[in-house]
Amino acid sequence: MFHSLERSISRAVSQYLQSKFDLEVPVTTEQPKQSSFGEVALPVAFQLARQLKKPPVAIAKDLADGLKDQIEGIAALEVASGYLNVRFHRGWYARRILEGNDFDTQELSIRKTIVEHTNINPNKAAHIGHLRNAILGDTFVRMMKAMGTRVEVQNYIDNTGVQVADVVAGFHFIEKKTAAEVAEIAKRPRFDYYCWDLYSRVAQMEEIKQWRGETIHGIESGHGPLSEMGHVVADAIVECHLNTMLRLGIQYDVLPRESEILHLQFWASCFEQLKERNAIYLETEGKNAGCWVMPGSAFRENAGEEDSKVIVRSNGTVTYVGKDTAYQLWKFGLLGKDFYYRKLRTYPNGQACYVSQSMREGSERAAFGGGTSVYNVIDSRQSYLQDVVAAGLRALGYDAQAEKSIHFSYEMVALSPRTCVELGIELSEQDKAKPYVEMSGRKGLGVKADDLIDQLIERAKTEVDSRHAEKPEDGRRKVAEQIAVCALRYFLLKFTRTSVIAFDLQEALSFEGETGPYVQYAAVRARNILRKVGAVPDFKGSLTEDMLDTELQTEDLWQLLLEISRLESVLAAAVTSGEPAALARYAFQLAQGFSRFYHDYRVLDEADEARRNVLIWMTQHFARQLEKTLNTLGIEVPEYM
RNA sequence: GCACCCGUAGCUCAGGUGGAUAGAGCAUUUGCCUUCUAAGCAAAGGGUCACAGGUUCGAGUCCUGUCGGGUGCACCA
Repeated sequence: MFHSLERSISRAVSQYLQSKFDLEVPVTTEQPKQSSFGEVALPVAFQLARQLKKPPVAIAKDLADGLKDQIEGIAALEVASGYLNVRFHRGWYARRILEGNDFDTQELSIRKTIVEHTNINPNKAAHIGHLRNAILGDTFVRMMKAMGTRVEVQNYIDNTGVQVADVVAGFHFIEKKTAAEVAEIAKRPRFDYYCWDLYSRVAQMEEIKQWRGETIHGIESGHGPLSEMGHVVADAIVECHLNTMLRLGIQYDVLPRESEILHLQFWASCFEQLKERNAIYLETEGKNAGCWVMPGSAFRENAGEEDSKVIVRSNGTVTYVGKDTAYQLWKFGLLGKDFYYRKLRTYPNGQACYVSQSMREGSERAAFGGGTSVYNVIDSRQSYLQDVVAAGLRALGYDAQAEKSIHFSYEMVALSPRTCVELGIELSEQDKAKPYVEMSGRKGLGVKADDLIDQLIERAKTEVDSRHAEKPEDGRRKVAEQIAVCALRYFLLKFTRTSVIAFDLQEALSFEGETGPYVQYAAVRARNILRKVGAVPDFKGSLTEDMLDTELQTEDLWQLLLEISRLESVLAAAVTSGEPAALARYAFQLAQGFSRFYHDYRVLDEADEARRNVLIWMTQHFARQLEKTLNTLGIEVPEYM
């Protein structure tokens, strides 16, 4: 509601300026510093002061007089130190919300937006850095869907890369296992943990350099024991990752795999296009002799020869950038090729998740890719590579798509020194001096996602048990899980994308203050009130505009209603700026507002009927809007807390 | 060396396209459970928005420079 009224105000002002002064100026609105100034403030008079050669106060006065009674829902226009302050008609505003006219109708778009996120190398367990990626991506997807956008979620599986090769080399050269034996091990629980340890062991060995080449070659060839083992490892780890993510409510539509990019000649096709357009050339001298490279000038200003990026190695294999360029082309429907698909799993909510495959046999009808815009959720350390990929698109003449291929970047998750100590991680003198310590899969240094989730559940379970011993065990378990997921998602969402998270276990495990559970708690309390009220009457008949107006003269109530009605506005801004943290913060503010309300007003004990109805209605409206906000953040509201 | 990100309260962080007296949480101190659940509420202290210039009627926000910290700049991804 706030969103639409705010816009109608700025439209009215804009029209007035046009008709009276023949001026076309963007009219911005803002929230006044103090609520006593009203609901919306317009600093437009300051901008116009010079043009109109009049003091701001005079201009604002003119606007206030000229627009008096011209905008529906506005009770007063006031001038204060040059600002034009707007006061809403409280009863009108509330009544509009009550009637359900408070949303801007959004048509489901025909254009498809593709979001690629998670993208964990399928060679070890997921850690909290991966969680930031997946939770950011998943939440952004939910936000866009809430706005009516059609979204397809992809999780790219690099099943033929160096990281998988290293683990395969570990099984083959160190543990002397066959593919069949590895398949047996993979059936055990937490195979991803096993590989986590194996990977860090292998990665730190001297011999890995020799082993790696042989293994990659075997994997890329697509046949033979090493290739077979590569599939066994990668497929099993992908299952682990999907399970981990599902615990957090994160699901995917399709998993395009690198093995198919290679075997279905996606790269070959892309390679031809790049050569035709002279986007890459065969280097004949220098350190890159024998490689196909993209000149540095394509993606970097004042680049020299040394900035060129190798796309095809001298041994003929393709680098990640090359494969990713082919993948990007496919995402936009520009490759003229498609994968075959099979259903990998069906989620409990009925959604299917497909995975690519290279053969027609056994494939199922499914259509993916061909998006109009693409978001790649990838951490900021890879921005250089993303620039190269975008340059590849431009070099092929796809400037429009390069524009629409957005690197949805975020800073890394590192570990706080305190947490390193708690986890028994030994730090070098150099690391001790740092504000945070970067995680490293190679060193096996990090907090595993499932471990953290388990810890959060245990902690939540203890709290739930102490408060609700009378409830059945499985119910308490479920509540604890919901709280844990909420705490984790909120923790990783409350930081803006540009902020490095120095992960601190104690902070992450906290359920008080600015945390997810605090927000959930407010929602649960609201529900409790509504439950005790019983059948909530339809207030459309019983709450008139006048009654609402009278009750909402109480400032706290009015401020709470205003805050609740900002959801659409906040959501739109958060999607535009690509910042899920903005929505998370809003959820917290809403909860804060309600907690105060809960403390200050006794809804059930209210003697005055009109007031009681308003309080119940406010509670109901709050519950609805907060739940909508939480759902968009991927958070559920427990039965009790 | 070049590129990107960060620098705001003791700590962790917010501060839409510049606007009125810079905000939260944690921590500290102090109140509030006979109450719709205290995972809560209320109050207090705590600031040269790294620094210096510039643009502007107006700068935490934009520009330039300096100083700190981080991350990239592979025939790894």
